[in-house]
Amino acid sequence: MDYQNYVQMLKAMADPNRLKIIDLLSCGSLCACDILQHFDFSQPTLSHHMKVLQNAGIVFAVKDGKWQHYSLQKRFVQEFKQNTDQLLAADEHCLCQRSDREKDVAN
Amino acid sequence: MDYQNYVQMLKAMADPNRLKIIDLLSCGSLCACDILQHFDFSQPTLSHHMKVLQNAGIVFAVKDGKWQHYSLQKRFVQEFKQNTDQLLAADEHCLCQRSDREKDVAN
DNA sequence: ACTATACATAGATTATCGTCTATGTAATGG
DNA sequence: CCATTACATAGACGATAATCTATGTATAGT
Repeated sequence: MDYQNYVQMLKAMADPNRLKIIDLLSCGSLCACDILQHFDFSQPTLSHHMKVLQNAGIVFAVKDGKWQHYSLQKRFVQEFKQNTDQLLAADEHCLCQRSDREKDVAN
Repeated sequence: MDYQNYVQMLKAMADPNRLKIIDLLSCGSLCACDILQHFDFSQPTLSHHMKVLQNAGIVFAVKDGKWQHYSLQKRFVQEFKQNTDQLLAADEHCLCQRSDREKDVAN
């Protein structure tokens, strides 16, 4: 399994402000100025966070005149849950393999 | 919703090496020396990563003689999936609220 | 007792990250 | 055309994180 994209998603989510942004977007589209109202940091900081979220494939942006409308990528919602299930399940994709020592003990 | 613990989990998972450790532990218990065999970094670095995972409530450790046996916390598996579902669902817990501008447009 | 093994801790270093100010750009309106 | 609004970019800075070497501690075997 290739966790490269999953790690990028996790990194993007592992910030309380960005997590709040995802929460805000989870029920619909918002423009940057609307999102900014929920935070204390500056506008360039929001711009930075939105870029991180876009690069991780979490959010996509549509320009409408002066406004940038942000939404969650549906593919992200699917893939993140899928990758999480795959990671935490002890299935055939699991990386784990018993050590030589433990194999000896088992024999 | 309180995302404090969820953010801590995400931060701990947002590292490719720690994600691989979680994957290794997802189908059973392993001791540190077994985990270390799968990586190129040093033993103190592994010790550091295991501490991060423990502090996030992802992993617990049991000492057995010389060995430290690590396992995934079952509570983590449950809570992480639950928090993820809650974050990404557009339900009543959602933070989002329409801006004044959008409310005006809607009126 | 001595040695080896398994792991933790301390401290330093380098890289990455979150945030800021300053400034640029593009669209809108008078 | 000029001002305003919405947003992006550049560069700097302080904090945090990932890694290392050196060393400490505890357990097991001889």
